[in-house]
This record gives sequence, C-alpha cells and structure tokens, in this order.
Amino acid sequence: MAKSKRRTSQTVTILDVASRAGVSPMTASRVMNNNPRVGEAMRDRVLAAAAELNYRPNLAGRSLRSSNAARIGLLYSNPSAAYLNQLMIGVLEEGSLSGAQILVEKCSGIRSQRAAVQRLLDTGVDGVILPPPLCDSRQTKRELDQANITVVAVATGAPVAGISSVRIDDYQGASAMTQHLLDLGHTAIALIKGDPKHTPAVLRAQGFVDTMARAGLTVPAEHIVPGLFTYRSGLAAASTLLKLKNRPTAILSSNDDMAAAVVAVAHGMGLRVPGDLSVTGFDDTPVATTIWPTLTTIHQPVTAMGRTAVRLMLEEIRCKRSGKPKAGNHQVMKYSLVKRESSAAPPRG
Amino acid sequence: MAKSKRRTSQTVTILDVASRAGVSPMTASRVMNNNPRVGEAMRDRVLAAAAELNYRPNLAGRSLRSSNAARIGLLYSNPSAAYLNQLMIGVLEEGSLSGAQILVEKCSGIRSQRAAVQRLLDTGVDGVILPPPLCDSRQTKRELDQANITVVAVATGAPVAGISSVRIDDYQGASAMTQHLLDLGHTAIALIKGDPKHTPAVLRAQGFVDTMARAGLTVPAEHIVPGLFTYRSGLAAASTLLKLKNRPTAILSSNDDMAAAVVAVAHGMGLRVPGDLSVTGFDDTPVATTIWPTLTTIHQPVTAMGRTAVRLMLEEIRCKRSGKPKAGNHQVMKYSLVKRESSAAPPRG
DNA sequence: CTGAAAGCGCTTACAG
DNA sequence: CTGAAAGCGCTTACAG
Repeated sequence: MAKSKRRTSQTVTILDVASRAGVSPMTASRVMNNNPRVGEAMRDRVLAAAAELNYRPNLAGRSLRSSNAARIGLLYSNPSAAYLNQLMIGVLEEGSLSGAQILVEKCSGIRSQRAAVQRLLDTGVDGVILPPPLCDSRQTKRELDQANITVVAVATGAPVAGISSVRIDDYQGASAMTQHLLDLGHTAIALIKGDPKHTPAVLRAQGFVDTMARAGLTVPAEHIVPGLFTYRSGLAAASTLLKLKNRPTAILSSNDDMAAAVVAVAHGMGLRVPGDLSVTGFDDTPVATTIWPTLTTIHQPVTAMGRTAVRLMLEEIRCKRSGKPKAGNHQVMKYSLVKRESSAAPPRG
Repeated sequence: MAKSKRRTSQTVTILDVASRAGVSPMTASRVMNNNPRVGEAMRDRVLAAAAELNYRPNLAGRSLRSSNAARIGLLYSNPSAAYLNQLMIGVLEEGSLSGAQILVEKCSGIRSQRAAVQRLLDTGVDGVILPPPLCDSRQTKRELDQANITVVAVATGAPVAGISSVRIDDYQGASAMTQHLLDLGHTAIALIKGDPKHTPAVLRAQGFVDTMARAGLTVPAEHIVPGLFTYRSGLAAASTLLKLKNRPTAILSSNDDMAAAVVAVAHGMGLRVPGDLSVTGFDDTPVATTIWPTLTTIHQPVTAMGRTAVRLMLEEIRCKRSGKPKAGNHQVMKYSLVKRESSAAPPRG
C-alpha cells in the first residue's frame, strides 16, 4: 500500500558493518571511534559499509562496556529557567551519548544546598557540574572537594586552578558589543551592570569600560548604573538612565532580562527602539526573541557548554580512576554577536 | 584528611543487592521493576538491601537487554524556545531512563519538513513525537503514517483517533482562568485569542466565552481581539483594547508572550498592573516569571508531558513489534492555575 | 512465586 | 595495524 515499505528498523549492529566490510568487529569498532591505528583502506571500507547500512552505534552497548557508567550530578540554584533548560539539554544529550547517568538536584538557600550536596553524595556521584551562580560558591566547591568529588564549573568568570571550567570570554563579549555600538555611531553609551556577586557581571562591566576608554571616550559616572540581572532591577535602572538630562543614545545591558525591561520602559516613555534608543542584551535567552523589537545580544552557546562540561567531567573521572590526578581543563567557548532589531545608528541631531 | 572519605563509587550492581538479600539476581531484578509476582517477604528484603547499598540500576545494562533500543524522533518547527526546551528535558530524561535513543530534527518550511522527515526515516526511527504546531499538521502525520511510523502528538487540541496524544484540557484551563478573574470581581474581561490555526487557541477562546456566558455576562464583540501567540501581536491587541472607551478591567491572554506585551503596553500608558488592569497568561513559560509583575497563568506540565509522550511511544512500539496493533492512547495531564502578581480585584469606581 | 542460563551490542585487554 | 575472547549489568525467555 504505502509507497515505500520500511521494515521495522531491523537494528544493524557493528557485526553487520564488520561482516559487510569484511573485517573483524574490532576493526569496525576502532573506525567508528576514530582510533588512529587503523589502515586507511580498512577505514574507508568500514565507513562505506556503515554508511550503506545506515549504521548507528547502540549507545547502551557502548556505555555498558566502556564508560563504566559515570554518575554526574547537576546542582543548580535558581538561575533563569531558560538558561538552565538549554544547559540541561546539552548535559543530558552528552550524558546519554557517553552513557553517563545524570542526576539533577535543585537547592535554594544555603541549608538546602547542604542537603542537596548530601543527596548527591548518597547516590555516589563521581562528579558534579555547577552552573552559575553556584559555580562561584566557594562553600559548595569546598564541600564537594572534601568528599573527593570532581567539579566542573560552568560560566564562572573566575576559573580556579584545580577545577575544570567551561565558559565564554565575558570580557571580550562585552567589548565586542560596545564596539558594535561605537561602530553604529553611538558615543553616549550607558551600562547597566549585573549582580556584582556574579563574576561574569564584573568582567562584562570591565569589557565595556575598557573599550570605551580605548575609543577615547569618557563615560560619565551616571551612565553606569547597578543591576541585579533581574527584569525588575532593569526597570529601575532604565528609569534612572532615561530620566537623565544627558540621556544616553544606547544602553548596554549586562543581560537580556534587564534589556527587555529597558525596552519596556523606553516604550512607556514614548521612545522608539532603536530609533531613539539602542538597547543591547547579553546571553541570547528566549526573551531576546520573544519581545519586540528583538534584541541584539551576545549569544552564549549554552547547550554546547553543557555538552562540553560533561565531556570534561568524563575525562577527569577517567583520569582519577586510573590514578592520574588531573589539574583542571579550562575551555573557553566562542560567543557570537547577534544583530537583531534593537540596535541601530543614533538619532540625528 | 577529609571528614568523610568516600570510595570512588564502587558501582553496586544488582548482583550485590541479590547476594546481600540472599536471593537470585532475577528476584532482585523483578523487585526493582515492580513485578507483582514476587513474595512480600522477598520484596521487603530486596528493597532493604537495595536501600542499604544505595543501589541505582545501571540504565545502559537495562536498556541493552530489554528495550531493544527504540529510536524516537522529535520533530519540531519553531515553537517557543522555552516550550521546546522544557519538552526536550522530559523527552531526553525518559529516553535515557528507558534506554530509547532520541533524535532531534528541526524543520521550518514545508520543504524542509519533507527533508527532516526523510532524515528521520533514514535513521530508521520507530516513532516520531510531534510537538505543537506540527502536531496539527495533517501533511506531516500522513507522511509518517505512510512510512509506517508511530506518531505521538503533544498538545494538540484535536486528538485523532489512531494517534496517541498528550495534552492538557485547554478548554478547562481557560475556563478556570476566567473563573479566577470573575471571582476577583471582574466583569469586564477581554480576551486576546491565539493563532486560529492552532487547535488549542480555539479551545481556550471557547472556554472563556462559555464561562462568561455561564456567569450571565455578555462579552461585547470589541472585547475579543485576534492574536497570533507572538509578543508583537500582543502589542497590537493590547493597544486596541486599552484605547477602548469601555476599557476592560482584566485581559485574559491566550499565552504568556502576549500577556507580557499587554503588561508592557499598559505600563506605557501609565496603567498599573494589577491595580488598574489585571492581566493573565497561559502556559507558564519563563517569561511569566521574568517580567514584573510576574504573571498569573495556567501552568502546563510540559516536562512531564515530554516524559509521557516517550512512554506512550514506547508502549505503542512494543505493541507494534509484537504484532498487536494499538489504537491511540490519549493522556490528558493536569494543568494548574498559578496565581502571581498580575491579577487582583478590579479598581473601585 | 523463584531461579540458572544465555545474550543484548559494544569495547577492553590481551595477543600477534 | 588487526583480531579472538571475554564481559560490562541487566533482563528475556525458559524451567520448575
């Protein structure tokens, strides 16, 4: 009846690939894992066979035999839902790929943090991934360290020597965004800072200040206002800035939530964005594309960072198990500046 | 040195549990899987042993042996990032729990949709999960059907007989929200509808209209305005409603993005939310808690729905493999009304 | 209701 | 550079 009748995915195993290529399963396995010690000819034959058969390795089989099922905890404390979700996708994906088991724990106060760590320890995790803001908590890191648990910090602005981390270069990102506004012709650019307890907030502010200085511009003190990364703090900061006599023509906000607040306040005052005011965000969370105008922002590859965090973790766990102590691997991922509707040349006049 | 020295999670297997409980591994396995054909005494002993040893089943082992590694595709086309993320978390979690492999494909236009389906078919998926709005695409469903692929629709307002689905009761949700506003004392309640091509939008509107009628209230025609589920369409709808002579005291928006837009417009006009105007959303996406005031909304258990979708899928695949054809299982999940800051009694006067 | 045997798909060690 | 053997942890049949 149907045009193309498909057999119910008769699973093709590495044995099928091997026999089709006329090699041993071992060789096929090595090719699939990019093991360099395989002859070129063999490699090509196996690859061809795999392609023809549409072979997909069974991850369960792989993990069962090799990874010795590492158990990785993801401990978080009220970051933005959007951020966490994206991170988790990466973590879960990579976890399932490499056969690691992922245990997610949430904590709020310091007491619940203790409890959460304990729960993770009880399940016998090998390592814990710490997204922001927990990645900057000395207390949490110390506790995990004492229990001999490997830690990978995500998006910390202050990587510690012995602890692996994944992050973007917040300083450069802020610098690039500032330059973007300068290139558009803005000179009166204001900054809304992020929560000073979060290390990336500090770096972003510094990137802005230094870039302005490099352009020969002095930023008046009232053009740098505090913020807490929340929408609400953005509302307050925006009111302050937009009521100023020397109102800026562009506002660089340290994250998207606050930038969204700036847009709302600007509209409330009858200012057009970007006609009268350019607004930029940071992080490229969903809100950046939800609101109108959509936000020019710095995209963080959060999902990829989640994947990387798991990979770093697995590497460390393997090292630890085989007795070689490992001294933190620090990955800096590429950010990208996404130009959308909220930034344009300053108004003439 | 450390207060509590932990051995590097010396994996405890089901063999350990069995020997500790003095039973065969089979019995232990049955207990762990809630198999009813196990004596009470045995069950308790095994459970105790598992608890003492802090046993966690190795999912890779389980999946390798049992699930025959079902392959499930998740095909999506530009829903909100937040929604998709939450859904994926559920899908990936359950997938890893049950050892299913999840393949994610994105498509945009109708052509790319064809290509995406083909890619999924090429990898030999057993089934495809269709989140909104694809869950309502006859074309997509037909194509998958012809290839003999099991389909599970997520959040469709119009479940089809032969195709399993997971959803909430959108009609009841809208009805409950309307009642919430009525209970607060509002009588002039307006509605911003969602994209009429999406079945839930229609149900939500109906739930509102019927509940108002049941309360003996007639909704003037100008209090029901169209929307497309986008922030931008919410902006337009809000302007229309708030310029009305007979301005409503509450606006029920068919989703959170549009409600966020209403709040922005209201603030722009100097209206306080909820002092002068109550605003409610639907879905409980991240934006609902990002903005200020936070939105009263209907919470959809999206992550749980993702998990359920995978479970339904696995059930169907198993049936199909064992030759029994199965006629769609329809799960209706519980929504909940989350009261936050954006709704209150109407202004006196 | 309980258990002994076999095997899921893959890769680790061990040989050559 | 290649391969034969063994086994990861679990559960599916098959017996009793």
